[in-house]
Amino acid sequence: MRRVTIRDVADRAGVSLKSVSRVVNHEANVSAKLRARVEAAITSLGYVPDTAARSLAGARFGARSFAIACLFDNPSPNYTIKVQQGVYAACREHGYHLLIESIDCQAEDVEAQMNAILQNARIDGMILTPPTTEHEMVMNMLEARGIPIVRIAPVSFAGRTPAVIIDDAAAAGEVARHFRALGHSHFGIINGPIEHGAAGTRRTGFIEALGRADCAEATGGFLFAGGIEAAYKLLRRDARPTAIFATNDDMAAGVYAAANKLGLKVPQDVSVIGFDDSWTATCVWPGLTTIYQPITEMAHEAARLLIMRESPREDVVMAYHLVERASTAPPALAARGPVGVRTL
Amino acid sequence: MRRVTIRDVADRAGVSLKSVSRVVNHEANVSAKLRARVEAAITSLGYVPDTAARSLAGARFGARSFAIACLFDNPSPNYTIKVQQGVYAACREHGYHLLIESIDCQAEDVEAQMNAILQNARIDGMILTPPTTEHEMVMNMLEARGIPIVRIAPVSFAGRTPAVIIDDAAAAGEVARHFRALGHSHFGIINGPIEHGAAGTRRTGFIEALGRADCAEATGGFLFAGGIEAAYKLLRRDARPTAIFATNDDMAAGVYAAANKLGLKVPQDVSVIGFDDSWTATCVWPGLTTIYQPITEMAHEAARLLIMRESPREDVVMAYHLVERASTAPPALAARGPVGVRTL
DNA sequence: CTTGAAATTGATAGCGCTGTCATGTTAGCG
DNA sequence: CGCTAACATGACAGCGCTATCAATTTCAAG
Repeated sequence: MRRVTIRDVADRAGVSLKSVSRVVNHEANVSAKLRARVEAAITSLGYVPDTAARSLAGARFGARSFAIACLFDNPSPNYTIKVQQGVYAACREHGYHLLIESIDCQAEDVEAQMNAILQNARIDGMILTPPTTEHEMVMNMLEARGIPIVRIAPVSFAGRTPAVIIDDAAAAGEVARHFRALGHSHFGIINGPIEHGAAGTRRTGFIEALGRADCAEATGGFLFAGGIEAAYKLLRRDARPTAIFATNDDMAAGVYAAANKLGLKVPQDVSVIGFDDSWTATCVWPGLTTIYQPITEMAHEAARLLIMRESPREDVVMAYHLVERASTAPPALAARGPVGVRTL
Repeated sequence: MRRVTIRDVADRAGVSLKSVSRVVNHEANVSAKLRARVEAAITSLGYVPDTAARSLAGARFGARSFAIACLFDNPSPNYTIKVQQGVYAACREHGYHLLIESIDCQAEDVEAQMNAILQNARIDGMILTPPTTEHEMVMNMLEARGIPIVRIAPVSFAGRTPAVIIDDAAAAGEVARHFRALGHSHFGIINGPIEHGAAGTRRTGFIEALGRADCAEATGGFLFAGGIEAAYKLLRRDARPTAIFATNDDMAAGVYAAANKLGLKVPQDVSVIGFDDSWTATCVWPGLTTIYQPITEMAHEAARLLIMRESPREDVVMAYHLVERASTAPPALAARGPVGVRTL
């Protein structure tokens, strides 16, 4: 079973190779008659252009390879999968393929890692996900090779590449207002790692919206285990917070675990709000109130921009919203106090 | 900045194109002297072979494209990510790229979906993950196009393709023995979907190892939500099981949620064992006793087989083990009975 | 009808690489 | 020292496609 080539189509349609090529590539100046004839031949033969030949032939002129790559350095399966789903959907819609690459941004040899990835990668563009979005050398290298970039939720280097974002600060502010509306006045926040751009934005947004209210801070690295540790610190303070904003859902799950160990109940003793509305949020008990972030849609849009070769000068801003589940309630009337010491 | 081609290397080394090609491809019959010269030229020029040209040139002979694809139809992020990590690591080790594809096995148009994927995919092989492993048409189409396959944890069509597996039945048996060793005598199992091969294997292994003991069954579709439903059914029976085997961790998390709602405590009122040792297992409270499955290693091995073009006739069997955490304990001495009706 | 410009189509030359096959080169052996 | 076999190297065609540029057709205006 030989491969159907452009020549077969040309023969069948009784036209030249170049005419078929024109039809396939939707070039201008092709008569309707010829187009129809070629398209019929293509269909009847089941012709599909060969990607390798296409990129080879166009090598000089920067031909498309019909594949884009997505770069990760993210420990969170939930986030990663959502991004992949969105990017993959866009790829399928446009006949593209999706390559997955990942690096360790913390390592010394980021340059070598990127070289290994880019060596013979024929890709039409690369989507950067946090925290690779904040790494300048990655962008430098991509730009040097003329590979278009779209960043998802970047914080630094604003405007340097097209980007798809949500307003993290505003979302965090909404968390703060939700807590206050419930009557809370003692707050805690569990921050992500500083190098992760959005971590800082969420923190600022939350604290500013809190105004002068008391807010204890701890850091959890965006990881479940880190969330437990951080929650311990917060929940054992003398002035125990009754409302904790975990800046992602995984860490919020950590708050549950810590609360459990300390004999505290969610939401009676402590209200928790997460961020992401990931799979975790519905898989914990009680269901986690959290900020829904349209990760899949953001990723889809990022891929679409790359594939359509659009590069909007303004960031594409997408909508978030607060999802209320069962992890938030008014503060208990009972006297609060440090736990694990004299209570319960 | 022009691309460094094989011609540049040949000129620099003062040899023919073909000689460079020989060195690059590690072909036999190349003198050490020539090889050294060529390698020096390659290094100094920073030459990297062009993938597109390579596959084009070898098109007739089934040249390599230096990329493999991994096919998913799996709702579980935890599983998917682990597989990807393993496959990706193997790819990086060998200078390969990883393509991600996914289909909906339940849909009518699997053939069309696969066609869309395979259209112009230049891949050296495809890794099938459950449940795509059980879909005969997928294998047919791949084989028709001469694309090598390796399956991860297949159940049907044994021996048809190289495969990397664990002994699911034996693992499930170990779960049963663990429960019995703790003194349990009333069991429950939450099964995965039948089309998911391993679901059946785990069930059989568990029930057989239980011998004549009482075992209630329910189905949870390998999903958290399904696990809750199934656990409800099991825990509200008159003869409430004190030990439940959830055939994956997500459903085990569902058991926790159901138990919580019914006012039952894990492990005091009900012991739970999961399967996978996924991220979930350490993220629930109390920590979930589960079967560790070396998913990442299995995926790594599958990718290695594909890349090295090995096709062992025997399945590659990898080791599992039971990880004991805090979700298992001897059955409570207190009288059992249906819950939500007259107890607690 | 011409005529020239615009629109349409085709012939050809590579893109960078690898397989075939032909041409050296060396070693082995009588 | 000659002759063959085995090894080492090179010349060249062509993989499937696209860009260039030349050839042809079309069509409105004169």
